[in-house]
Amino acid sequence: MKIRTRFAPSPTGYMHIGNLRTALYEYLIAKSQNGDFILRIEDTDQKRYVEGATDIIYATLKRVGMNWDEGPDVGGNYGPYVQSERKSIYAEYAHKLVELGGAHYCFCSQSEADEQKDEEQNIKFQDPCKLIPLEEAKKRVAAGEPYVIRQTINKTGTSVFKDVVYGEIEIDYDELDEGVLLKSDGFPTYNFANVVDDHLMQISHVVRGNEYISSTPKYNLIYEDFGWTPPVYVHVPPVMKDAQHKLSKRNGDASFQDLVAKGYLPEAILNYIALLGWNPGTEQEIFSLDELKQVFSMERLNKSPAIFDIAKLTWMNGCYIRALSPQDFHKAALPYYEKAFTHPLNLEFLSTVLQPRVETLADIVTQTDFLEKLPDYDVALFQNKKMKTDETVAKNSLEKVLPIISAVDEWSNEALFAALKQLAETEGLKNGQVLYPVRIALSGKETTPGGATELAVILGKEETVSRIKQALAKLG
RNA sequence: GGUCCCAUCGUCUAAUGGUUAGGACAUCACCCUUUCACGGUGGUAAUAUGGGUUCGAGUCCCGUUGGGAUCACCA
Repeated sequence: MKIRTRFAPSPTGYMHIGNLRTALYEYLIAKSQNGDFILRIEDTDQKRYVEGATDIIYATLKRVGMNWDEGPDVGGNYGPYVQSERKSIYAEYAHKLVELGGAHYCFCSQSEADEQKDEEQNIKFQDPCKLIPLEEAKKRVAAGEPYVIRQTINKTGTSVFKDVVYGEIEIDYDELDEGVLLKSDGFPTYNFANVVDDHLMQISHVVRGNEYISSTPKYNLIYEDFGWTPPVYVHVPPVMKDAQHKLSKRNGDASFQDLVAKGYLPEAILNYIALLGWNPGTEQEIFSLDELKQVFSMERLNKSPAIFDIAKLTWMNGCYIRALSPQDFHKAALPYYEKAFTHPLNLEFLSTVLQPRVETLADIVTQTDFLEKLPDYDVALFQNKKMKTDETVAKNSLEKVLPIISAVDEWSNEALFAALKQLAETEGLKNGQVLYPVRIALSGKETTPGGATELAVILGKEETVSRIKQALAKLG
């Protein structure tokens, strides 16, 4: 049988990390076996619908390279792929389930159900409507009385099902409540739409958060009543923000889009989240999506929650940045340059200096702030024990550096470095006693991306000379 | 509260019942060096707890503790 998995998000606004990871596992389960990956939009809750949310879903999946074989935009043989367009299908099956004895019409108002719960806490809802004879209930429905369709659970004993990651799960039938399948607005609940769609779309593997474990027996009952075969269940643990809290946008935790905006590469994000709850069994950690397809196996999925560690993602992002070709890094950095610089700089060279030094693209901003405008630094910066420099040494060095660099005709790192090294030698100074003051003069910062001569190359001759003169003025 | 689930370094994790409990991030030290990075070498650091089963338990069983989930006309 062909493997078919689906990613079934509800369009509520953003793509959070846990969602994306679920999509990734669904994608990998299918694609590691030459199966189909289907995109289905679950918009049965009219109240929660957010305009534009489906576009975010499309854009995110495309951006990370997870292409779907069937979906609202590309079509397929099992459509439509948006649940609100399948409303009549659910109604048809819901009424059919009533005929089969797996559900019943319920005329209780919501408050009636709530009241019963308040009075008898911990007791599941005993629906009086269950006792209404079907013929009578049908008459009331036909007469236009508002109703919902509720699942009927008469089974007793223990339900057992197998889950790929959690193994055998046992839950007593009397723990299950008779939930609403078809709402009074005619829309199905998740509990029902999911089962119907997964069956109709021939989904072979259902991947979802482990919060659904306890309601899975209810779904199995529906499959059973219809005479359908349940899918393979793959319940995955949540991605956590810390030991007690799930990662969620409501807490202000980063979504995929937020991370990209912070300078993380989509490929790195995807690689990192693949490893949150799964491992290949080898010590390899860097994987492209194609490589993941080769090595993924759902049997290696983990059952305990994993805390999202931004520090490790940052490290991994650094690996991806360093692995970029110089051209690609430059291209990625360009937008940041354009926002920050108004003066001409040697940007190509800046990129080569920056690439091994940034872990996220956003680091570019903080590392290059001094290029646009020399900060008003303290002359005490010229003191450095290790370099054996102070204001006096700096002044002396800079005075000698000025004519030399003014005379340099090839403005390259190699030529500048050779010239300054030569100067140190003839003056009987240590390299640092010449280079350190120059670097401070050019940057006004204690730490910089690249050394003195690299900064000079980036700034260009005119600005370099100007900044050294400014330093000399400061030094009196 | 009932029920279900989970538990290895700070974090992500590895370990057919037999390893000095391995790797990665972070952290610390050293090396490299034109500051800082990159890179390299090394260090600190874990089987929650109490019983059992076994020649032998991180691994199997029971209890305890801790944590999470669920008990919606949300998904």
